Amino acid sequence: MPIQPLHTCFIATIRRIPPGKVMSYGAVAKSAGLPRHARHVGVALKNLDGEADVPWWRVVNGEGRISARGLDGNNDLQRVLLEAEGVQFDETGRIDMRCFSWNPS
DNA sequence: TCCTTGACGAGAT
DNA sequence: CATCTCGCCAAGG
Repeated sequence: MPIQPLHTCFIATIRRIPPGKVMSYGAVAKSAGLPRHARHVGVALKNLDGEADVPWWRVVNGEGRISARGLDGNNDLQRVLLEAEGVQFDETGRIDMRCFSWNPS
């Protein structure tokens, strides 16, 4: 049984994000006890090796925008999924983090 | 072991 | 608001 790459520990935190809320990559990392690992949260989602029930679409960057993946156009899907949960985007495609960001308590 | 790559973030200009 | 610079750090080549 190979040891899990360290970044897989972020998945558990992402699973706790409630519907209608979002978290920034940095916030997820900090909440997982690994501050300054924002970039690795992205790596975790990129791989998502068969992990199920992971609400990856509830993770956006610190500006409240959807981060581009270089290829794949799933970024549109992400917006659709969020809007379906009630998350609102302004005319510039940004989320109002003051209202929709979630902080574990 | 060194070098490059990133679904990032904060600050300065 | 648009760019740019720098800091950060695990993974993979």
